[in-house]
Amino acid sequence: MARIKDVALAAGVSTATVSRVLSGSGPVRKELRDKVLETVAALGYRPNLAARRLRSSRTETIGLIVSDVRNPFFTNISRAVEDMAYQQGMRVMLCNSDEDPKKEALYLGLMEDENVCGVIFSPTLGTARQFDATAYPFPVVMIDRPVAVGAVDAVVLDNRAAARALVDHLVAQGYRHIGGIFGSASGTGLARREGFHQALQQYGLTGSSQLLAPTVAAAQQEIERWLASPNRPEALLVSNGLFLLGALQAVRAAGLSIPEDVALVGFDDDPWTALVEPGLTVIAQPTYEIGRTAMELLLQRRESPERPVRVIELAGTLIKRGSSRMLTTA
Amino acid sequence: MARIKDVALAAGVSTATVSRVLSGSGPVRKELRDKVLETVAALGYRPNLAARRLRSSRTETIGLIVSDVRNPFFTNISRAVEDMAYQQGMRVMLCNSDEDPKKEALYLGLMEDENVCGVIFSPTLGTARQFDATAYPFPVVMIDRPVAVGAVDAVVLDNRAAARALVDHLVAQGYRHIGGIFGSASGTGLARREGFHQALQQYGLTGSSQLLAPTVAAAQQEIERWLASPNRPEALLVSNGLFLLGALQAVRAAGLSIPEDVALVGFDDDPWTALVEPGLTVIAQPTYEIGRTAMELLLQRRESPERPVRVIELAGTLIKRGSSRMLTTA
DNA sequence: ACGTAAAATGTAAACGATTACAAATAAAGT
DNA sequence: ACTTTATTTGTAATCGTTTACATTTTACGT
Repeated sequence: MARIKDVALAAGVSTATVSRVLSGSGPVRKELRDKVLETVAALGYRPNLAARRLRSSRTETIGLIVSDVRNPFFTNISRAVEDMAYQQGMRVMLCNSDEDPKKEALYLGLMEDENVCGVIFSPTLGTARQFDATAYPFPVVMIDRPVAVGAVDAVVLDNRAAARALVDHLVAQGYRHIGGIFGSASGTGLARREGFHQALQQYGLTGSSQLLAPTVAAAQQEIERWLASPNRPEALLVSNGLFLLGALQAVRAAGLSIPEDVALVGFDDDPWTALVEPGLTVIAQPTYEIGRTAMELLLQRRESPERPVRVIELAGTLIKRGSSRMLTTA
Repeated sequence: MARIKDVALAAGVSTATVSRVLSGSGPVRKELRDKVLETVAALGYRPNLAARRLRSSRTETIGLIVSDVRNPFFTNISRAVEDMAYQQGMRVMLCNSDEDPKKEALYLGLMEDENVCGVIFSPTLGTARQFDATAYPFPVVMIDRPVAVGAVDAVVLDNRAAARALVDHLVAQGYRHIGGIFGSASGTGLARREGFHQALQQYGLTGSSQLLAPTVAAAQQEIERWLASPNRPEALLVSNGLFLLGALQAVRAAGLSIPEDVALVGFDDDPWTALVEPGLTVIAQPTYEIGRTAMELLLQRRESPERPVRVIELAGTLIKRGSSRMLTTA
């Protein structure tokens, strides 16, 4: 295996020069540069990354901590981050935290060990609330979950606006009595709930909402109760993909039909939402865009560590499908 | 930041001893070991990974090259590999090759640079056919795609058996005239096609099959042609999730209903296959298991590089749903 | 032509661990 | 008690780069 000194010897230059050519760190006469590049190619030399990282203490690696890559939302983000990173000659280290604060801490430590140059992180509510960016030697960009503002760069969906858009749509379609179910584990759920109630208030409507653990079963159970109650809602708004699934199953189990008996709208344009009958009206998140933006924030902060903290809110897209079809005032 | 020499000094031992304690590489008297551990904790010392990797030339990192993590199949595998790896104190480097041989080569080189201790790889057909394991300094385990037998460790679905099982099922349900569509880009499609024709032959049936590029549009187009033809098949068997989607859309677009006008069965138990109406009969792949097994093969080969090459075929599971309901002999 | 500033190159000291090898200590056999 | 052997520990070389600093070369103004 060729080492840098072999290249230097063969090219008749010093190792410093070879290093300068390869990392573009210093000036080298064109003539020598070409000679070096030629020898590098001839010997098939590839620099030893461990040595380089040790000496320079730069790793060109970024960490990505999500709760579970199997979630299509994070899958898309992960893909965007990876695309951007490899394009920049950087590496990505992906970790699944399973919404577990212990694992979050563990992986943050691991990132420190790896000496990453930045981390993109989707924290649980607890971690988000008490996160101290200064405790880590690398910049952090939060995604998906809102964070105490001003504390750390972040890119999130405009959750309030998105929830309002869903309510606007339902109201426009003629629905009045609307129930909402929101995830209790993330700041996302809370923000969406705020938007939900804001919008209702604006229309002079009242509606009940419920905070639930983010599982299919929890939603299914709660919605079965609602459907069985005497004044069941005309429409249901749920705050994530799992709830959407739970809701769908509850409605089907109750032998009711969508949207005739009850309309259903939610978040996340997962592939299946378009395929079920009727298609589900959802807010699509710009997932790839979120990943790309997070990466951009990270790179920019690396350039200028002192620039003020930025929280970027991206707009969701309302995708209208059959599950919120216009009420025919029977 | 504490270095190993600081720990050594504070604990009153040599750096060698600290190293031995931390990496468990040599014998250390319990008394000293405790003292060292104590000092490590007190100083909050964490070994520098770059230095360790440089000196030992061991990285405890494995590479995972898949075509696209957004594919639920690979997402599950990725999750399994990551779970296993972190559990072992190893890291994972994930790359998306997009079925592009150039990127495959690029990332394999990158893995070499990273000095990974092994790679789990889902190659395109071309790469699989001419893959030379001895060209790389790390062991490779192929997944999903069959490879020239004997060349390299692999774990794949028993594709022939799976296709036969689908045909068995269709025949048992009363279908006779069966059409098949298979992916041309991977060995997987070819193997499934073999199983398909084997099974038909066994029943004394004939059936036509088609090799197509693995896209939704290709399947949709081809199937629309079939449905419009005078003697359209009673049942369709397609070899992957994308085709399933394309087929579903084609059938719906033609205004036909499943399974009354045409039955539909396929591969990959993606979440949505259970949610559409009717549910789709599929072969579920043990995706998590595939990832886990691949990781096991890799670890075992690290232990004993000389052990003979193994190709592990895992059985799929037939999941019967409405899309292949029994034909009522009208 | 000559001195000075700027640009290009080389020399050698890091970076922070691991690990041969040597040295010291403890255990065991006679 | 005294080798001999086994077990622990320490010393110092080493992994392969980058980079501060010294040195040489080139360019330039007068």
